[in-house]
Order: sequence, then C-alpha cells, then structure tokens
Amino acid sequence: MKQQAIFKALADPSRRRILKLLRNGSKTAGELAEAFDFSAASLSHHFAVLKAAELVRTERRGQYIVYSLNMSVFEDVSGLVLELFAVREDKR
Amino acid sequence: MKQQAIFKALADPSRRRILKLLRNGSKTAGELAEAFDFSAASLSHHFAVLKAAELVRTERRGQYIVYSLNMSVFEDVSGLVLELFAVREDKR
DNA sequence: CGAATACTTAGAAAACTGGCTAAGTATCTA
DNA sequence: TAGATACTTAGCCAGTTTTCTAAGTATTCG
Repeated sequence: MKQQAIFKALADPSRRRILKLLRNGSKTAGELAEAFDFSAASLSHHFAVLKAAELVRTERRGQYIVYSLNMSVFEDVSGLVLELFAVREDKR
Repeated sequence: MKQQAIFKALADPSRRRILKLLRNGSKTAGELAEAFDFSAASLSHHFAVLKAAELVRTERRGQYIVYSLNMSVFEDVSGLVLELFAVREDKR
C-alpha cells in the first residue's frame, strides 16, 4: 500500500470527483471526460495519479479503456485515516 | 467542514506525523518540533495548515502554545472517505 | 493497408508548496 | 522595564503540480 501516493491522489478535487463518478460502476476514459472541462490529456494525467495510488484499476476493452474503483484499497484508506486519530503507542 | 483544506492538510507526510504525535495527548509547538529536523518556522507553517483544516486546536498557556487533535473533525474525515467509495446516487 | 477513434506520453508554462532566514509578537522573569 | 524564551509572520527560492498543445500508440473498420 502506497500511503503517500494515496493521500496525494485524494488531495485534488478533480480526482476525488473521478472516484465518485466511478462509485456506481466502471466508465471509460471518454465517459469520465464528459464530466470535466479540461483536455483529455489532463484527465489522463489524473487517471495516472489515481492508478499509481491503486485507487482505480484499468482494463482495455477494444479501443476503450475502462476505469473502475479498486475497492480493496478502500479498506487501506479507511485504516490510514483511523491510524491518524486512534490513540495508541507511537509506532514511528 | 472544509473538505479541500482537510485533504490538502493530510497530503503532507510531516503533517500526518504531527497528527500522530498528538494522538496521545496535547503537545506544545516546541515539543512537537523536537520530532522534526526543520526550522520552527517551517513547523509553524504546517501547524497553520492543520489549523485551517480544523484538524488541530490551539490554546495559549503562558509563553507556550499547546496543540491538540480536534477529534470532532475526525468523524468528518471518516465521512469524506466513505463518501468517496460508497455506492449511491451522485449528489454532485 | 490507411484513416478514424480513443487514449497516453512528452514537453513547456504558470501556479502552488515546502523549506529557509530574518523580523515581529506575546509572555515570563530578573 | 529589559532580556530571554516561544512561537508566528513575511519574503524568498527551488522543486513539484496542474494545465495545455502536439505528437505517439493501440484498436477498429472500410
């Protein structure tokens, strides 16, 4: 789990919006792009950041690339947040 | 609740470390500074970011300034994370 | 094969971040 | 009141991030 990559990915509002758009199911890059004003290239950059954090997974379907939430990282994220506040002996 | 301020504040590893240091109780700016290598001024900047996100509260005690976790925001943060992944009708 | 579609990668500019030093404010103590 | 202590604020600089356009890759279809 790439803690820093995850928090960094979540720091941008557009990327959080992408995650929310994916909550109800996978979407192609193009479908996601419809929700945003900036260029496909900029979107693609955001996808890359989300992928680096393993928050999303991709799958090529013909000429399309389908993005979906990586739910297994969700637990990691929840754990990280808990860890920030939960009282315990310092581990580091 | 300042969503963007919260995610931005959590994006920096030093700031997450500050939060962890505060889990077991309040600390003065000076006590916190002992855990870091950089200048008091830089630390102070990080404190300001955490305060802007309302993740910490401060209280002056004589010449010291005491920092403590603002636990009431903890629920907000958890909620924000849940919201990113939980399936539901898009609200925005 | 060649053109069209769907994305990504590269490279550059503008804005933001995170560090520093120096200077300023608040409080205590002699 | 003067000096020391504990922080914060201001201003600066280097490195990162976010956006764009242009160029490149993968896949489909005629």
